[in-house]
Amino acid sequence: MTTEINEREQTLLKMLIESYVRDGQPVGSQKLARDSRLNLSPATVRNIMGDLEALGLVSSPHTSAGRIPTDKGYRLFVDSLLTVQSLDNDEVQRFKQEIDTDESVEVLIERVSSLLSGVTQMAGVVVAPRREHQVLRHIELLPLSDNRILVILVMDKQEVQNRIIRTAHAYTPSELQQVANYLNASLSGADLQTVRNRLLADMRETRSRMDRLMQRALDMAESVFAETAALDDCVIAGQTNLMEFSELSDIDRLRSLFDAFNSKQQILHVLDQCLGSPGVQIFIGQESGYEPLNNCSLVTSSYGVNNRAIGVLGVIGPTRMAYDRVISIVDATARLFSAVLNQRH
Amino acid sequence: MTTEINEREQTLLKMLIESYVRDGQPVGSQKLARDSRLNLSPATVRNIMGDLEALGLVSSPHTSAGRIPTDKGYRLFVDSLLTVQSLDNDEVQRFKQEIDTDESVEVLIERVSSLLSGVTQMAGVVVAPRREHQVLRHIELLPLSDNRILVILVMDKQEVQNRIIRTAHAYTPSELQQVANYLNASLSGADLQTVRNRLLADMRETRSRMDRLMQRALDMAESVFAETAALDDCVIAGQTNLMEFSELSDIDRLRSLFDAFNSKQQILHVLDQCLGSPGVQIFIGQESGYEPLNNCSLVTSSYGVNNRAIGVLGVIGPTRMAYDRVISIVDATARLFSAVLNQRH
DNA sequence: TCTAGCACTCGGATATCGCGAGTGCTAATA
DNA sequence: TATTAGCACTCGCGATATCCGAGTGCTAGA
Repeated sequence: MTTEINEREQTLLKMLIESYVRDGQPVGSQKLARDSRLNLSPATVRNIMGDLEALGLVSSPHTSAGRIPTDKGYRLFVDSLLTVQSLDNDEVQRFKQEIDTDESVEVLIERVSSLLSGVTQMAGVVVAPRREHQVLRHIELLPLSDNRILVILVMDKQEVQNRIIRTAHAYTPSELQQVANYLNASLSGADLQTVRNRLLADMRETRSRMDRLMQRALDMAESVFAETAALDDCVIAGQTNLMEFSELSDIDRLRSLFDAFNSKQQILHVLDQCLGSPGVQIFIGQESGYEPLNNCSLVTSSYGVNNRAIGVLGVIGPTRMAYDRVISIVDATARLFSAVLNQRH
Repeated sequence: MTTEINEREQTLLKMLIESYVRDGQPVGSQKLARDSRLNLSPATVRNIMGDLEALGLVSSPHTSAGRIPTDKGYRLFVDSLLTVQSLDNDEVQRFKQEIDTDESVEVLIERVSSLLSGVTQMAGVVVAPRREHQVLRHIELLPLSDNRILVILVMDKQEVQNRIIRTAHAYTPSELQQVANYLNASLSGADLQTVRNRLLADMRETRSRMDRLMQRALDMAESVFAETAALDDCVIAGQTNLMEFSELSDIDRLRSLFDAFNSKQQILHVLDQCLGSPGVQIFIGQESGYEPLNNCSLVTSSYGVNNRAIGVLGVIGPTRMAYDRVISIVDATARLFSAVLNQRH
């Protein structure tokens, strides 16, 4: 059931939210009547407010204060009242400069995160690219002592991963070389997801042919890529910006929020939901379903390579935020970041 | 000039601090007279307090409140009044269990940091081991495309570092193998500090002999180890614990403290000062010389391998903390951590 | 359907008061 | 001389009272 409201009500709700976002003060009927160009008396506005309150779009903190938007009010506003101003070109250029460096992806993520926080004065967050979507370019195996093998996965241009695995069998260097050659031939160029699938298929197929070395090679590979599914990490910048907002300033709320940031788990979970859908997504207040984020909104967008989403970035701030601005900032940043990643292949 | 105070004054100052640390309330003459077993009247205690205040060891927040310790008071307390109770053996065992796992050093550092914060209910901090002191075990060189070479430094058992360098000259795989062999022969087993020194010496010496390949090898190695001096990092856990303390609860102070934690630079600088001296070190309030740490104390100890300090760990909390307990905790933790690192070689 | 008018409500700012804990000083005491 | 009892004084804190103004809901009239 969509809550239908007429044009005049829309105008007023919009003005109310814009005013409240600007000043942080509950908005009274008088002010609203004056500011809107509708030539309505305060009394009329009051009536309308009464209706909006009945619909759950606004509420008043107490009897003799003005109205403030509810989560539902913000939702309606964001969905159908908002006029997103696209970003100033100069500003986009500034962002681009900030982001477009040839540092490692990790550093880049930090940059993007603090760009978001810096420019919005709220908390910026970037979920690291899902490992599964990274392309494997090269595998190298080095023997260490005690049946331990150092596995080096060369991924993207700037990206290298090491893993140390233990094997039951002690390989000779030349055996290892053979194994590496085989794995390189059959796996390089694929993303980790594919790699794992292909491995499983190979294992089933080879099992019958009983080539002992191959068998072992696959076992080993399996144990390497098993841990590939490791949880993604996310980088949050500018947490302390949130201390400025009076609506979050009670110490307990703030603490639970910061604890949430530190553990990251739940945050990640919320953000993961955005990975599927394209474009900017918004969670308002309780919508995230995660208690410490009450009174907070999340504006996110996924970013990716080759039109495939591999991560999510966005901004966390109080529900009372300038959605138009934030949306365009998040959108632009996601596009820029995707572009930078793309151009690295 | 040391501020000399007589035994009775010492007793009272000690009691005052212990009481204040416990309750967080300014301590009045009456309470102090009653609690101390000195059989003094409140009036006498007041006189003594007057003296201590004149010496700058205590102060009163306002006329009609009791006294609280000053930084200088805490300092005297810590230096000569404190009786450090050594840690309960059970507790030490618990710590040991927490720490003594065979995870990577990075994870270990996280563990130690949150152990410290968890057990003290303040912020725990661990400065990562200085890279220079790690021992190099093995070097491997892998050619990538475009004159880029992947350098793999196998350090400690669990520790591997990668670096990608660009070279002017394109090496053939066999040349690279040769270079690697040479570097392994001459460098492995030394710590990075030594490695760098040895490299410089070699370069000077070889320059005359003009072996082109060697020359290039050394150039390359030089460019690898140049960046070794990279800034150390530190891990801070349990920041949010500090939100509980009323003396830090004004939002601006808290914010500047958290900002300090995030940038880490200054914190690191303060902590680095502890690297030199052995045993537990303490900075009280302003002593750190770093503004956001006013009202905070730092209790640290260095840890190391083979009796050589390679890092610092400790606790950050309000000046009003239970120094005796914290000192023994930090001390024990540093010893345990050193032991764990040692046993890994 | 809108608006003017009006009584009412409530939060926030400000002022006042009393209490109690604690001080500093002085004079008496051991 | 060092300690103590006594006393006047100070000050922060919490409770209470008061006022003001912004804003509301309702009703009746345009």
